[in-house]
Amino acid sequence: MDNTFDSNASEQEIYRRWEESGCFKPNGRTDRGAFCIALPPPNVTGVLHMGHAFQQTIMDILIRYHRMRGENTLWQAGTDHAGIATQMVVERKIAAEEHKTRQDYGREKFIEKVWEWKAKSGGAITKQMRRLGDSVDWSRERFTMDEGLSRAVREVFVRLYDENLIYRGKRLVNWDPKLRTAISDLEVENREVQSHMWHLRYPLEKGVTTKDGKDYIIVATTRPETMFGDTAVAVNAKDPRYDYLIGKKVILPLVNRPIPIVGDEHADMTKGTGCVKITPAHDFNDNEVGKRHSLPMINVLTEDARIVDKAEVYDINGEPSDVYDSYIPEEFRGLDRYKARDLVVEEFKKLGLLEKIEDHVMMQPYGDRGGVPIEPYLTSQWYVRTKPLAEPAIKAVEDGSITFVPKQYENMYFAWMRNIQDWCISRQLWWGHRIPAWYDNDGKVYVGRSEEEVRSKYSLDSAVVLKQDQDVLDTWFSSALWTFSTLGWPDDTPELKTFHPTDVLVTGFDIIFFWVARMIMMTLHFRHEVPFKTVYVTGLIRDEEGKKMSKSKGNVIDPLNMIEGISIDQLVKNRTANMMQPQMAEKVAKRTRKQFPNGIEAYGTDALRFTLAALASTGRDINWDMKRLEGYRNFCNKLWNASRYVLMNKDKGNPKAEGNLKLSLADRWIRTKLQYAIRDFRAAVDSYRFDQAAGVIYEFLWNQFCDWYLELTKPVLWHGEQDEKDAALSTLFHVLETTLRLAHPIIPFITEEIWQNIAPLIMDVKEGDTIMLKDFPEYDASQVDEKALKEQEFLKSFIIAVRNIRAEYNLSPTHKLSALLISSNGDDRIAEDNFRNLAQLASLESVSSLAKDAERPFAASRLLNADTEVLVPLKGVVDKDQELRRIDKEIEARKNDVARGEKKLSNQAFVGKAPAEVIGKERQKLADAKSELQKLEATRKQVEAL
RNA sequence: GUUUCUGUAGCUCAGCUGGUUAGAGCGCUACCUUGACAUGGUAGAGGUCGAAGGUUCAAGUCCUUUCAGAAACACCA
Repeated sequence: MDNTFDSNASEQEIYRRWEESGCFKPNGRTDRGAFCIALPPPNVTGVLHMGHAFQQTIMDILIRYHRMRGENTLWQAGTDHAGIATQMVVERKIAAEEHKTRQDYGREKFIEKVWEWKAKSGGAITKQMRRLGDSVDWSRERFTMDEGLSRAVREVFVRLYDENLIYRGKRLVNWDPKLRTAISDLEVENREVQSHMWHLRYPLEKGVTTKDGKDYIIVATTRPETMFGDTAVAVNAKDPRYDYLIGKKVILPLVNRPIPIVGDEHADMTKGTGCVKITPAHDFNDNEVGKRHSLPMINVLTEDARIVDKAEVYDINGEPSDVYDSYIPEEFRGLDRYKARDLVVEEFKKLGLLEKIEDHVMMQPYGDRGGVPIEPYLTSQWYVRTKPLAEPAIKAVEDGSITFVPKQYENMYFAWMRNIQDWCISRQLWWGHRIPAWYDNDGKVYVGRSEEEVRSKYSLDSAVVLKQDQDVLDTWFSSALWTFSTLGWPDDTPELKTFHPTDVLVTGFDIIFFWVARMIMMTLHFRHEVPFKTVYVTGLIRDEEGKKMSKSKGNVIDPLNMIEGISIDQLVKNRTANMMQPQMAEKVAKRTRKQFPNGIEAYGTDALRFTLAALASTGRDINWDMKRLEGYRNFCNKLWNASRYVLMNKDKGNPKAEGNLKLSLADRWIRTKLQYAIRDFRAAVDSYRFDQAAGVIYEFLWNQFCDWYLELTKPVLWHGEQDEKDAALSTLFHVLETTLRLAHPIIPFITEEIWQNIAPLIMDVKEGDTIMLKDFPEYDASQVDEKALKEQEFLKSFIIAVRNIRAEYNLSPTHKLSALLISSNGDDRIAEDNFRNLAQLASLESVSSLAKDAERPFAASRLLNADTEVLVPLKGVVDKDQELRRIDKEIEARKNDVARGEKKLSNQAFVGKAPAEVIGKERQKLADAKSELQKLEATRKQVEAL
């Protein structure tokens, strides 16, 4: 073995072997239960980012852990067709390459083009997932637009429609005027923008004046351009300034439309002027007001947010109406919404109707895909009636059928579910599941799985012309079915029986509403069971300054760059590619060069995975730290080199030896430590504490196995008897091999590589055997030796004390020392029995015991515990005053302990109320402190007398 | 505005249902190229647990208030 692990050279080859030999498939066993995770399907246009790497590492740890325990394990993966995102990618591509639009292609041809793109460039992410080591059953990979999943979508749509849980309605939706589609309220993001508040005068009808004699009232608005759609002005009925005007009319300027003044609580007396213009077709609140007062709705905008040529007037039910005429002044027709705004203001000014303009900061809704302000817009859309679906979904979490880890996220879930809005599921796109609804020439709607089914279901003559709905479904509609559609539903498949409900869902809190909640609703409705039993919610990985990683900020770190390494020039190129603003690109380039002057080295997948596991604590934010990655890369190197040490010594004895082994104290101690590590690791993973699991491995392997045990085997392997060597070698191999299996779920590649070298020396390994299918270590109480543990820990404290003295007096390790022990509990015998180890690790030439009352030599000393003191005689080296100062310091500390203990124990309240166990502990502590104090004082006297 | 989360060593974070002298990694200091590893070894320095009250025999841990940061939701005519 080389002296470092070459991750780039090994990992892909190891993965290829695993995948080819079918190791990722369920084992089909029925004796140990099944375990299943459904991968949250990544966007087919997406590339692997830190969030994926994080969540997938956790899923893979769980999957490998359960698979090694012999469970029938399935990791179901696939990608999601990502309606808008994918359509935009392909539109951009044909625009750039062929200067064509999707309309140039037409619907059919365009969709073909998308499929072509998907075949060629889609799913890049699945290749990257392989690089992460994800042990996914690729033979079962699914895509939300696959025929099987599409069938599930149609089935669900039709059944929900038949149960009256899907309906079509003319309503206000969030409309993206750039993409010209409806989007759900979740796809809207609010941004703070600098705007104005315009105060406009609306003249009162003839003969009406305000109290102070004015013939107009003033409305304040942020959207003057929608005034063409005003159908009322609202005032608060309790507002003495205006209450007497309720029922009167104003004449809407520019179009001379008389509209009523209504009294409505929506009008807030403290805001603006207290008068609000009501535009039911262009504002969600106004729409509510409109409903309360049966106001007509007037649409004045086109799909791309320009002023219409003729206003569209509807009654309160959305039926065309002629209560108002459709006149729009000519100069406004076809004008963009913001140009129209300017012109409206200008016209009001000309007419002397502009009262004033104020600066105003407000939150404006933007479409998260299109990036332009969204428009409340009156259209016909399909909706899912969510209230009836939400009820059981809330109950499932309340009664513990589904648990969130960490628990706190349940609040977030409840808060949203309890005031859930109907879900707008239709999208005006081409790429997606076409809505299975057909219309006849009269616009009557028929819903069915296919046109044939519709015809027979509704007994439609073949002469009736049917046209399918043009719209497609929201992508989340199909991903809401993911856990069961991927397992074959609506067919009743064996996979569904075996693997559904799935066990754990691992995801970020940002999609609890988008996906998790909807999945719970849909699955409960159609399967009458939960989609998963546990939702493990991960934190969000941020950059080192705690900022969200985003392309536009240029602070994204690509997980693959950390695995494989990247030069600084390439990194800058990647980070600044496709930037909207060139000046930002420059900034990003500068920062990147400062942060990574030499690029990023190749740390390997295992180091990345170990780091991600170690960071997976319960917090909501995780700040990425390259230093941690480096530290865990070093850890992998430590494991590698410890293994080299073990292998290098394989010929010194028989690693396979078992049975009557002459196990040394150290052998028994490390075997005990290993058992505790196994126990603690399993407890950590079972409670989703991957940070603790990583910590257990790290501490055991580095701080116990490498720092102590390997060192302790050196004197044995160099100078020991053959049976001692056999015992040590057997222990080295056994402990290492077990540790590899223990660590394998977190660091799969390096453990496999080492295991292939180690295992054949101690067990039968057949061609094609792999660590990933070996048994996961189990806690074995018969290997635990508490006495060995205690004795070895004492020896460690002895060694540390001598090293400490050595450092204090600056003595080189080549300078061999002698140590004396004064002990009343037999510790001195343990030390003498293990002299060879002490000599090696503390560089001693002798260890002997000294009677308590014997004459004390001139020495540096340390108290090891209440019964044992170690002395290192150092004539001419030890400074008497220095030694006295040190002892005084310790006496002081001990005195504090005694005082604290006595105070506590003399407190009647404490003795009376605290549990006996705590009091007992406190008494023991006090006794030890007292005894140590006594010893120190005696020592001090002796030292002083020298 | 409402709700939630976070605030522990210079940095990044652990610290379970309250019970020893608050831990780790990185960084820092000194020493060490000893036959697995300098991606290493040995020894060390470093914290009044954001602040103030309270509950309790006992609080980093529970409660209240407060400050700072973050997020979600809502609203702003």
